Order: sequence, then structure tokens, then C-alpha cells
Amino acid sequence: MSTRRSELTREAVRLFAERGYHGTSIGELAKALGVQKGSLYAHIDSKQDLLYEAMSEGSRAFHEALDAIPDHLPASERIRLALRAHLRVVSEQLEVATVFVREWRYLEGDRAEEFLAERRRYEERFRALFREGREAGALRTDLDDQAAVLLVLSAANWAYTWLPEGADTDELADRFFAILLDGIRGYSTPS
Amino acid sequence: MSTRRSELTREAVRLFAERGYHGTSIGELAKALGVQKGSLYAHIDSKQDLLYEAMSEGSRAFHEALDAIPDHLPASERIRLALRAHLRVVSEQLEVATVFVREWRYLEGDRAEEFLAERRRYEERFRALFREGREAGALRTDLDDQAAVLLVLSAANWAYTWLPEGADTDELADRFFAILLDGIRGYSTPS
DNA sequence: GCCTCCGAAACGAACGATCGTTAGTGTCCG
DNA sequence: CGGACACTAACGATCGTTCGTTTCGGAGGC
Repeated sequence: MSTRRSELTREAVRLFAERGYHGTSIGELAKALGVQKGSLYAHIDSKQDLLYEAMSEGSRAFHEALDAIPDHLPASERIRLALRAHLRVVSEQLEVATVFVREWRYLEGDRAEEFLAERRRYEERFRALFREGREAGALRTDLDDQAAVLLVLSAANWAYTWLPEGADTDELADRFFAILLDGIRGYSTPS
Repeated sequence: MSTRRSELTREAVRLFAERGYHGTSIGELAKALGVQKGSLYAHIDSKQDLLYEAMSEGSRAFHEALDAIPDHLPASERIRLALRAHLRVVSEQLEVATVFVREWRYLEGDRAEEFLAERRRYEERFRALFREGREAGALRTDLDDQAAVLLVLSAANWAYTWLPEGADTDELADRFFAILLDGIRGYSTPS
């Protein structure tokens, strides 16, 4: 669809990721597009719209990535794929992911709660994987799945701060998963 | 020392944590203290000063917490204590930790690089623990310590988003560590 | 005990700059 | 001709900061 409008959104996401929502002015955004700031209002109603759009993109991307995971696989395998999926989204849409994780709280009114709910739903999908896994025996039966899912979600949510754009995230996710699966214990570690 | 100045810093940290640096105006800060905004400049030279001070507090707290870990313990035990130490700082000084992790990039000039270096040094101290642990046999000799330390630092750096103030962080850290040490693998997990 | 002086703190008003947003007009293309 | 796009100009609000003045409690000299 409209090329100009999507260019605007893309540039807004870039700047929001770099300088934060409140740290980015409409004027700077206009300058980055080579246009007077008033002109932007032919495309948007408010600055908030741009943030909202960025958040929507992020939400959609993360959920769709999870959707692509086949149901019939064992839970441990689905956790590995979920980690892959998440890191891939972060790496392929680094700026969208950054805004999604970091700037959502600057949404105003109902929109803030909408995305808080979206984030909670996303995390709940991870939580379900661990619960299922423990119940099915794919994960240790004495597993503290609350802590385990928190560990994975932390790695996922923090990834935008260090993931280089275009990295091989599948291999990285597998390395994370390998540690998570078998631990780091050495032969001389006291228990 | 000067009560008023430290009240100012404390309130600034609180607001920066809640609304972000750019999302907090000097006027709001003054109103929270029951004072005209111009009056704040009897105590500070600029808004940046307040951010800088918050960052300094955070940096000091995190490093001091690591300093208290005895050298003579096995590396795996020191990792456990480091995780405890970090989570304790986050929980006891949640707002300082939030600003330290989230707002450091709004420091201007040399100060930004100063804290980037501080953060890198802090992470390097964690990295060293994993390296030592692997070399000493306290951790698996085939350990991917790059990934392992990233996992732990992710959990540490993300903690401010979900840690309730005043939680029992020692127990929580131990639960994280237990998973990290022995993994989550179940009896029916394919390898 | 009174007076004076000082330093810390806050006051109120204003500064120029920038903020997000609106409005009316113009241009170019299909 | 219409619609997408951009222009210029301006709006009121708010931004961080400066300034000269005022208030006030306590220390020190008389």
C-alpha cells in the first residue's frame, strides 16, 4: 500500500528505537524524511499513532512466529523452536522489537493496557509450554517451571540489547537451549 | 549530608524510573517536592546531573555487591552468590536499578561512555566467573560459557521489570541457579 | 538578650527554544 | 478534476534554565 506512509512508520520506529519515544521529536522525524514537520500530519493524527503502529507490528511479528510452531512436537522441542522464533524476530526486526520491549509503556490510555495484555498473553504461551512439558515428562517432574520460564523470557526480552542485526539466531537459540536442557554442572561441582 | 539534596535525587530517581528521563520534566519533579521548578537549580546545575547521580549510585551498588563475594569459594558457588547479590540490589533499590539499566543511554557526552564502560566492566566480572569455573572443572569442560553468561546476565538485567520490591531474592536466585546448574531435561526428552 | 550577618533554600517571573498540532495554500500526477 | 503530498506560518503549551529577591534559622559579637 501507500509507500510514503510505511516509510514514515519505518523511520519513526528507527528513531524511537535509537532515542526513545520521548527523546524523538516530530521535527527530527520530519527532517529525517526530508520534509517539514507539519507535513507529517497528512499521514497521521498524532505522534502516538506511530508508537501504536510500531507496537502492533511487534506484537504481530512475535505472535506469528510462535504460531508457526507445530503442535505435535514434544514440549521440549517446541521450547527450542519458540526460542528460535523469538530471537529470529528480534534479529530480523531489531528496531521494531526494541520499541516493542522498551517503549510500550509510553502508550497512553487504553492502548497501554491493550499491549500490556498482549505481552502477558505472549508470555503465557511460553509458560504453557513449560507446564505441558513438565506434565508430559519432557521436562523434569520436579522442575520449578516458574523460574525456568522466567529465565527463558529474560533471555528473550533482553536479546534486543545485544543481538547484532542479521546474526545466526537459530544456532544461538540452540546453544541457549542446550545449556537450559542439561545445565552447566562440572565434574567437581559440589551438590 | 545535605538532606534536601538527597531528597531531590531520590525523587528524581523515582520519577525517572516511572516515566523515563525524557518523560519526566523538571516541573513535575519540582511539584513532587512541593517547590517551584526554578528552586531546584539551587541544588543542581542541570537535569543531566540528576541522571548522572542516579547512574553513579547504581554502578556503585552493583559493584559493591560483587565485591562482597569471597575469592576462595569455587566458581560455581561464586556464580550463585553473584546472582544473589545482583537480585538483592535490584530488589532493595528497584528504582535505582531501573534507571541504571534502562536510562543510561540518555547520558550525554563523556558520561555516556563512562557508564557504558562501567556496565561492560560489570559484565566482564561475570564472564570471568564462568571462564574460571570452566577451566577449574567446576563447570562442564565443554561449556559454551559465552552463551551461559549471556543467559545469566539476561536474567539479571531483566529482573527490574518483574521483581517485586522487597522479595526474597536469595531463594529466587538459588532457584535460577539450580536450573542453570542441572538443567530442565526430563526422562522422556529426546537428545 | 539583642543585633547582625550568613548561607541555605525557595520564591516568582521571565528567558528563548522547542514541543505537538492545526490551518490554509500550493504543486504535481493520474 | 481530484487526491496525495508537501509547503509556510502560526498556535498555545511546555521545556530546561537564569535571575534577582525574599525568607528564615542559627552562629557569633556586643
